[in-house]
Amino acid sequence: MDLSDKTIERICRVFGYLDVLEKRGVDFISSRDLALGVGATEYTIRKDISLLNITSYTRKGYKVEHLKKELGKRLHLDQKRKACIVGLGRLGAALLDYERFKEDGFEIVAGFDSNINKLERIRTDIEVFPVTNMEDIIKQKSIELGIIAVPEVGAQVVVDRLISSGIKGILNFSNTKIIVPKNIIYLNIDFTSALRFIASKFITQN
Amino acid sequence: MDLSDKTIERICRVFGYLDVLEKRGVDFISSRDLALGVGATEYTIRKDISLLNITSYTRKGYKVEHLKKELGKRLHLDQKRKACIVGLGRLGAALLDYERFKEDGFEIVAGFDSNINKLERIRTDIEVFPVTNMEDIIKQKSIELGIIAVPEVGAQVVVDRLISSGIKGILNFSNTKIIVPKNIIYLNIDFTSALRFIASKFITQN
DNA sequence: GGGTGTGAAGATTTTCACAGCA
DNA sequence: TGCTGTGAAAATCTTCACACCC
Repeated sequence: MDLSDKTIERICRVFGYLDVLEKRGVDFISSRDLALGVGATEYTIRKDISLLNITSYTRKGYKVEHLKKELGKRLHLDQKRKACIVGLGRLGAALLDYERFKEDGFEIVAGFDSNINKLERIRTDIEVFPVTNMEDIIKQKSIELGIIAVPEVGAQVVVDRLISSGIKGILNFSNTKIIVPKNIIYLNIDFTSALRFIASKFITQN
Repeated sequence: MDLSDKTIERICRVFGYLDVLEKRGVDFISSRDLALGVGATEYTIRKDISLLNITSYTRKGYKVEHLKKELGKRLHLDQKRKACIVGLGRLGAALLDYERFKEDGFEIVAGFDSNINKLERIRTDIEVFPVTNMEDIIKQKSIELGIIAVPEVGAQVVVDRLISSGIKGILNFSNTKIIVPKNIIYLNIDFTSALRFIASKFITQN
């Protein structure tokens, strides 16, 4: 199987939308309505799905439950994953308790910070540790995902330690580009760039 | 000028990187190093820049200060923008005080929540208001950007009110697709989809 | 020599059109 | 009839190659 990032990214959104539909009790959904729900075209959605060799053929569209299960299987979204958060400032702390993650199959099982005071003051049900213990805890709990919410300066150091602890994927909220080996999957989320993108389209477009 | 979203998005990142370089006191940067810094290729970067009719022609690459200024001018990133945050749960509250925004030219000038208790308890220097006052405040302060951090259910209502208040762009952290008129610029940031994207590449790729 | 600027070639992604199934 | 599945066409995006400039 050899999907483009674009297809993967879209399917992940489709998967999330199917989850919503399932909870709403919707049984069938057409490619057109799926497309509307995730912001794509019906052609793309159909092609994406057909690239995964999933077929439907009812007159009513795809069976929600079935499609979700199949997408989950193909994209390995059908298993729970453990994640940790490094950096427990405002943002990190907020992510620690972000309720959606658990619902969506990602369990935050540890938080790390270098500031012991912060660790003592923080109020959360998740276990928190000093960064010194990172390697041990990650291995011991078999954590696969690292979420980085430290200030710019510290990011690359954290990345290196996450990787040497055996982490498989990294979501980076710090505003620095980080360097990772090719076998580690990673993604940056950069709030400022997002706002800039929006602002830069204010006058230009339309 | 007629840039693709991809180009705009890349230039926004380049702009941010130039800002870093400028603060570090770097004078010149080549397209190759720019590309490295933002995760692109030198060809793409050169083409993006040339689409904006910015030219360099020194032997050392682009002059950091000059390029940043020109990009800023072309993409309207050279002016401060006012933003507000709707929904002051953990995430919204964290974003209220996200220090980077101000440094990067986005000033959060108001927070809104429907829960009066939350408004009273919150500790921040930013002014917070009940959502009932949204229209007035937004107009009065000429806020251009709305950042949505409410739970799924409320998102579309908030969107509609933001729009009727005259907001120009929306950054949506709630996990629902929202519907906006074509003249409103908006962007979703979906943490779960990001994690899923990463997880789905664990086994497949490499 | 060491870089940019840019048309043209190449690769990828999206759309279309229509056959095929229930 | 209504919607999927999919090759082929169209559109978009990236890379290349090389002229050009300091």
